[in-house]
Amino acid sequence: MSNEAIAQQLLELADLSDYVGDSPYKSRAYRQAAHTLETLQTPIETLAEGGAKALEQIPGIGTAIAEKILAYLQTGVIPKREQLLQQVPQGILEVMAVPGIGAKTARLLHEQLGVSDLQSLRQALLSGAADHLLGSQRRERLLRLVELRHKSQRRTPLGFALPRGRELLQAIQQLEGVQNAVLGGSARRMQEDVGDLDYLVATEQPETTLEAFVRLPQIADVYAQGVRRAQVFLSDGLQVDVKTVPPISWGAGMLSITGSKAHSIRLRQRALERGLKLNEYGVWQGGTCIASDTEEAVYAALGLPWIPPPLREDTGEIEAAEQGRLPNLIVAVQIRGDLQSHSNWSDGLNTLEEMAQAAHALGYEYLAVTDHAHQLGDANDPVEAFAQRQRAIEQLNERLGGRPYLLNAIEVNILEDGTLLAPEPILRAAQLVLAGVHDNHGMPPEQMTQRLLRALENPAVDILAHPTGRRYGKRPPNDADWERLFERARALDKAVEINGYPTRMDPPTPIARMLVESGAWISLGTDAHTVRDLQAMELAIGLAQRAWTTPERLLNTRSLNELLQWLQGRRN
DNA sequence: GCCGTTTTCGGCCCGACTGTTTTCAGTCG
Repeated sequence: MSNEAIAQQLLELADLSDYVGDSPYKSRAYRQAAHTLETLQTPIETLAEGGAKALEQIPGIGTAIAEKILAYLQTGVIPKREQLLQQVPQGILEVMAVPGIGAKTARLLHEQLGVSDLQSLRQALLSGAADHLLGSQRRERLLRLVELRHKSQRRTPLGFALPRGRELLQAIQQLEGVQNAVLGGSARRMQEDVGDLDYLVATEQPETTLEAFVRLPQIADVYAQGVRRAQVFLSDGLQVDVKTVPPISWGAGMLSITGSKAHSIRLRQRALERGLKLNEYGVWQGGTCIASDTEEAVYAALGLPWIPPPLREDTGEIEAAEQGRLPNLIVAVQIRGDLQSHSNWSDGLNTLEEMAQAAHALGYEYLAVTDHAHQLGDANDPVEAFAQRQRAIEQLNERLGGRPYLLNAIEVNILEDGTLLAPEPILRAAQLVLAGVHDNHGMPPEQMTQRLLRALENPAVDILAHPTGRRYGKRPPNDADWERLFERARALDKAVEINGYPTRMDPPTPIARMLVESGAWISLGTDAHTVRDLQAMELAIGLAQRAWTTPERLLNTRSLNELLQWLQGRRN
């Protein structure tokens, strides 16, 4: 899918456009189009088949951007971006990526001091050459940020950001004057990865509270601190923003801190259309505040029902809310079991019993133990090892009274040609078979599609696991014709997994949403390799919510009997 | 550069923080 690549190019084009001094509305249009592309379910290639006219149907994309998209698809570049790159210093985009350096400052630094990249920026700051341009305070600030910026370029996967965010939240809740505090931003929206941590604090003494906040031991550097907001960095470069509101403005503040930006802008425009104004303190009619204390009240003042945070991306949720067709999203209490986990029979660290007890503690009816078929036991005789594991599972189920019931399941590798890396006897005997790609990633899309289709069509397979194979920091999602694959899964009455393992979070939101729209069965799995990993169900649920998943087609909401029937149906 | 049951031209979300600005530009989220 080129959507991501084109979005990236448009974002760079926006920076370049700002640098050369084009209208700020132009760069805003580029950025908006980039965001639209990132959240679009359909591959842009598909839409581009209808030519420029089809692309112009997408909101925020007009004749000029449509043309740029087509040019990119044909040549791999956007001519306008190439042209601007010729006109600007080579490393200017990385200079503009330093917090506090925008287009104007970057240009000033280049024209006066020849700053053209991070290296020369650091030089200019260290040598004192920039002092007369920036003043000494700004110089100090930028110097620190140039270093920090290096550490924090990457976004943090939600699974790592959430525990850290909650830990810091506890510290914030203890601060003087804090009446209420929440972790908002992309973390509250359960986005697969987050760029920073955003907090909202309700307090009557914002300055006192912020003063205490910036002195927390976790805070390495203060970027900005005022009477209502503070912006700081942790020692590893992770950015943290804290916004305060008076307690009466809690709801409006929550909306503001949660975003997304696109969702917020739509709400503010909606307020304007109704002769109102929305800001982080409330909904205003003239000088009068007509709603502010809860999110529900603020949405209601705008004529909308409350919208769950994972949906707040301006990808149709406002229209759905308006028409009373918001999805009835799944919630944690509806989840009756985890459909992917590993024990020490393959590469997991815990025993079957430990996994079972942990699943019981989570209130599950069942747990699918999906040890890798080719890694069972010492892998010399996987069929025998599988038989042994089966006996162990049966005994455990008997001893624990089926609370939870362990499914004698298996995960098998999908080989390059779409066949499965598992002996027939195991495929026949397993109660549940997950198939997933574990090597030869990055095949051309059509080949990958054929590979996955063949696996899906194998009668032994019940669930297609972690469909795109993405791993944070390791490899991007594989490309394939997901629409076709999910449609096939639906026709075959099979399931596709939404995987909550912190470094997987697979498939990414836009593809997960295609999955939901396809009507295929969906299966949530943590891919747990330790008892602790079972906690990742929260992440899987969050991703499923972002994809608009309702309980009806979610396997994990089925009772054990229903699940076994579903599996048995295919085996007969 | 996009967009339009008020407009095909003239708008485009809103507020906070920094610095040296004595009234505001630049930057950010």
